[in-house]
Amino acid sequence: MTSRRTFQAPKGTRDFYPPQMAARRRIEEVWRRASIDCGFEEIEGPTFEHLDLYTVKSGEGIVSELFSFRRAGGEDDYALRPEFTPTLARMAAAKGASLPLPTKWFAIPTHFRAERPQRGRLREFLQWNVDVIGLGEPDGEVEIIEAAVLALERFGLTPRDVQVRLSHREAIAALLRSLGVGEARVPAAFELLDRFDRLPPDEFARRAGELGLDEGAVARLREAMVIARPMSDGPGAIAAAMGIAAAPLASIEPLQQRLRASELLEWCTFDPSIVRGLAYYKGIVFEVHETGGAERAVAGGGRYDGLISLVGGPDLPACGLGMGDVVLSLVLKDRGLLGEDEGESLLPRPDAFVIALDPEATPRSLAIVRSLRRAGHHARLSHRASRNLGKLLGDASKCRARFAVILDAGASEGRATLKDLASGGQVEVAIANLPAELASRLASGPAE
RNA sequence: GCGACCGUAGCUCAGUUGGUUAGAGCACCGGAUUGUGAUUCCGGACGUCGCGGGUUCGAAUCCCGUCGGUCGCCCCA
Repeated sequence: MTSRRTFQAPKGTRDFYPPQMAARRRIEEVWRRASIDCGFEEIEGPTFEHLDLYTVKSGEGIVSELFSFRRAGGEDDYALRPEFTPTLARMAAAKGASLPLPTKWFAIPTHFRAERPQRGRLREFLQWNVDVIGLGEPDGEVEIIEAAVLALERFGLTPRDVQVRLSHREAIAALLRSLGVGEARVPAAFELLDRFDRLPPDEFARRAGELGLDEGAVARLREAMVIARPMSDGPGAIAAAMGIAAAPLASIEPLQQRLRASELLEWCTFDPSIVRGLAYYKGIVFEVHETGGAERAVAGGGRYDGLISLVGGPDLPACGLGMGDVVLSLVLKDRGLLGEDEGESLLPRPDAFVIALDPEATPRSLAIVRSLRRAGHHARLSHRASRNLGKLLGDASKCRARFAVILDAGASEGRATLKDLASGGQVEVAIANLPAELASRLASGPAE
């Protein structure tokens, strides 16, 4: 009995067919290589955690954004991980005093959030996490920014395509205090600033007023928030552009010096409107944005000193970054940097495509494919019934094979035709020598 | 959780004020031919018009619901 029932992938999830999977592997590979080259070590944790791990960090309000569950008959609440930082903090805490400092870890896990899908946001996604434990400001931040920039660079992006937009919560807090915001209201002011560009101007002014800012102060704050200056500008120049005294910006100077030394300045912009929503961030905060401003943030991060002790570990400074695959893919596709055809061109190319024209040669073609594979070549076989050479070569060309091995009547005498599908040239070779012939031609041929 | 727009073949779409058996191009599969990636030709599969209900003599078309997609809001770790 066959079922007529059909199934769809759950809302906000993706099916990765071979081309999409090739694009995904490409992204993961760049992330992984950039991390390793920067001295980070790969880790992974469970796909789900105790629900408490997330509520202790983010409050009960987070539960509505989670996929949480309880095993039938069980008593423990779990949640699919919506982010990696709590897992990382837990893993670091579990090592306690034995954790070498600094520790540099990265991970490329899947995450789950029970949100309404929209552009750049899905319910299941990949997020590259890069974290440094045990380094203070700004050394940890620069390690992370360097890894992020290296990856972005390897994707083919330039400082004209994307910028790391940085700010410093201490600098902004100093500004807020100078404008008349009481110390107790600074966290609330951060929340408001996080929504600066999403709120209508009069609504922003009204809420700012509730925090103790008078009309003139709101105007000065607004003026200060909308500037974005190259990070190569000194604190004095940035303060001048913001229309404020230089003193509050003193805290960004060490960061600038380190970025200059690491030759990262051209990738970085000072943007006071970057505050990040999370209450636990302190100090330097940053997001990677496409310069056109069309997409959501490609990545975000900051310092979260105190989080590891919150989950029972030692009190260690830490900072990190998360880069999601969804917005990144949009940015790369917009620029043709992820294969024009949804990843089709990123599929692995066969070294050889074996065609048996003569029915007698079919068993021999199986042995040839086996010998090529044992020699480390990516070899494929035609499973088509047709003996139409044109069609078979078309198949070879369609799967982007580099060479075709054609077996005709000569195969019984141990000979085959090796055809270079890029140049069209072909030679007759002894079947016994095929793996070696292919290897030398692949080595001498064009790189791509 | 809230709102807007959209769902016809694998893809892009057509389908008259509601009217017989829902169409085209491309793609796909099998084959023929010139045996070398092309061209041409023959043949094939292909849809419960997202799903369910309602109105009607009659629904792809109108109404309601639902599921999904897209884009916003909330949130953004």
